[in-house]
Amino acid sequence: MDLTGLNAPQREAVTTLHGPLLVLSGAGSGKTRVITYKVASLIFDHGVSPYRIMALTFTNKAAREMADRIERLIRLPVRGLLVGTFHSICARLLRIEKVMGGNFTIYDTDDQKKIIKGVLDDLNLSDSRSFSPGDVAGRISGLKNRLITPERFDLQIGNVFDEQFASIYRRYEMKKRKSNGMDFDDLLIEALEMITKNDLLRDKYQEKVQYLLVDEYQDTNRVQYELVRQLSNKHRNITVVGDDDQSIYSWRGADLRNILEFEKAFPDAKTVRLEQNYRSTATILDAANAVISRNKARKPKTLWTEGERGDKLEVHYLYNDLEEAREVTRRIRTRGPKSTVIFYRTNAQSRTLEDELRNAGIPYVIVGGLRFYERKEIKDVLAYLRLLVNPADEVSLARIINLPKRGIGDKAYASLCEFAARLQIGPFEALSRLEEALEFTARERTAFSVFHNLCLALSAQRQETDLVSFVQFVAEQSGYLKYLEESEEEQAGERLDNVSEFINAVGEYVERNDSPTLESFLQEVALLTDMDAVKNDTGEQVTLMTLHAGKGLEFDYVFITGMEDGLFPISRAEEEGGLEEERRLFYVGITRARKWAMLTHAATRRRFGTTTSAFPSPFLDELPEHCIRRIDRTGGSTSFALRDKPAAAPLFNEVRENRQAMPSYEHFSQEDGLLRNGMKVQHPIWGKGTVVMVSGLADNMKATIKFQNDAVKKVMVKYAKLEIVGG
DNA sequence: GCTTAATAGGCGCCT
DNA sequence: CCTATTAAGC
Ligand SMILES: Nc1ncnc2c1ncn2[C@@H]1O[C@H](COP(=O)(O)OP(=O)(O)OP(=O)(O)O)[C@@H](O)[C@H]1O
Repeated sequence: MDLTGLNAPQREAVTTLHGPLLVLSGAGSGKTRVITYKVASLIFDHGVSPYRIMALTFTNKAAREMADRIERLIRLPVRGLLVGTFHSICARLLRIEKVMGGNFTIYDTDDQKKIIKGVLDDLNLSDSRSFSPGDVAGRISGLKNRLITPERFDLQIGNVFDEQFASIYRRYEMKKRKSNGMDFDDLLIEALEMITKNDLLRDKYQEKVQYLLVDEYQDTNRVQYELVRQLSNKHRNITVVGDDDQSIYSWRGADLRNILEFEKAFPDAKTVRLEQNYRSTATILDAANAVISRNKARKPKTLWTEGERGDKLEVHYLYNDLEEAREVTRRIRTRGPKSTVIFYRTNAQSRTLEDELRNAGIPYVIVGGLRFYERKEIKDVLAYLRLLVNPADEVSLARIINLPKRGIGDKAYASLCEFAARLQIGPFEALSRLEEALEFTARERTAFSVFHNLCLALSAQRQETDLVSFVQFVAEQSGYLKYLEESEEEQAGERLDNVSEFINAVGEYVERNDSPTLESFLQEVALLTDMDAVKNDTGEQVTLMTLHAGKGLEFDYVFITGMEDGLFPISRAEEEGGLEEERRLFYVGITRARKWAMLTHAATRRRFGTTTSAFPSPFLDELPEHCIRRIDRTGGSTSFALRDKPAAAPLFNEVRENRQAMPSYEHFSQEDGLLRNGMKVQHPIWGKGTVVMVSGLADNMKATIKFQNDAVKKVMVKYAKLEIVGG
């Protein structure tokens, strides 16, 4: 195969076939390309069967792209190659090996919270402030990522709180199991158990996986590490690529030690470093390198480019979030929407941007936030399908037993569950033994049996038709479509459209797969994010997403919005290492850009419906001045008056140090860097004026200026870009 | 059991 | 600001 698309170290990584290999390198250095070429070369040059190669990516989209690119490199369709995310590949193995019958339901965060809510109710902890379903879910996931089972947790109980939590955790696991369901963490854990506890299966998969390749290795967690070890244990041909500076998922259990200590875990490992960046301009790289070099916990690396210097990045200081959105929109209008991304730290920030883009008639697509498959109407239809595949699924049953309304309210459902518990069966199974129950009212009994007959009818139809017609049949016969049609709700029309779109998606799935089944469709869908539907940078539309979602992508033009202290870095990131992770996130953001980037700060922003003000992000001070142009459009007084309030003290000591280290501003030419009363200055917006008062020190220096039109403004010297025109 | 109105509470990132 | 949940009324 033609390896001329690779530089020397890349080629070395690709041609190192045997043993453990680590590629640890900075952004845009061609790590993903190494994996792609290596897989292609293994198949094409070395005759390795695609069935013997497993490649793990971070998103489904990355997996699909990789598979496409491999086929293009080989110029042949490839069958049997295992490319996917850890979660999707694990789900697939578990289904194939019929773990939990193979028809398990994958519970997303929403389902998970419902189970936990039920548990809290059972344990009378619902109104305990210490336990909210979301918190509990997060804590449970944290434990599971570290392979701490309820039994193991029991051993480390230290107080009453732990004890209560332990019983929640235990009961959650029990309920989930009763429903034949798995949460996201279970997919990895169960797959790991499967290959560690079952000798036959271990041999099978260790033998099968002749080559294992992992992208974005810096964001793998403990369980994923164990999986990697197990799967590569026989052939030991393991290639991992990653960048410790781009590790941004520690809150989800990602453990940097996996990549930093790879050589310890695999002592015979070879390490390759890629140092040439093929993505960004020199200016972008300078800026990114300067920022990331402030982190202490990292492996230093070199990153250079042969590319041109490119334009300076721009840092805009704006009055509020609306102005920010307008400024971004204005830039996009002149340049066009092609290959442009707008990043933000939190999903809630997208709305203002969206509104402005819509007003300006600029096409855009939002990635993240509410996933398509998380919409209510989609989850409703999915619940019917899940229940038919897995009748033990109590979350789905509870969701649709009275949707549309069938006269089975909370009370009736509760008494069904009680009856079921007495028989030690699930509530769905109980529906087929109604005659044994004495407690139901005549009305309830009829309602139950009508619902039960409906399910039987739907189930019977499943064998009769193809998948698409079946899903259509379910949507109709369940009465759900009718319910939407008759709904008075404003969004009812949109919901109906979404259901049709969902049915189209079933069609696409059927076309894409050799042996489509409802089971595999449901499991695939549970792991899809709407990242996966995003066109690769080609479309004539702007992409909006969080910085986290940007990992691994590239765009010509990058906008990073919301550069405010408390928002980015986010104020909650105060725990150990939190600031460094925020900085890595900033690094990831900047390095997505090929040509140019613009960063915006809004002095005030609407949050929770009220206006809040914030200091500029300390990260803005970490950018070398020769890489950037600062533009202040706050209009002087208003926003910076707010800065006088002591409310928002800098969050991090480290930040404060950085600030002091950074007082060089190009428009600020006086040797001692001080303005004096009576000086004549030029302000970019307000024009010429005379300094009447100076207050504050260093970065907090403020000048009160009387302008020629007699307006008196107080401005932050640091940002106002004052030019001294006479003393 | 169902509908409507009031209000609590949320926003950190995601498989 | 938005949505999701709860209380009150039918
Ligand atoms: N040897 C090469 N010659 C030319 N272009 C290359 C080479 N290697 C990679 N590229 C290009 O550089 C860009 C970045 O490559 P790639 O995505 O593989 O890097 P990466 O290290 O995985 O990046 P990141 O870690 O930032 O996601 C891509 O556009 C890719 O096509």
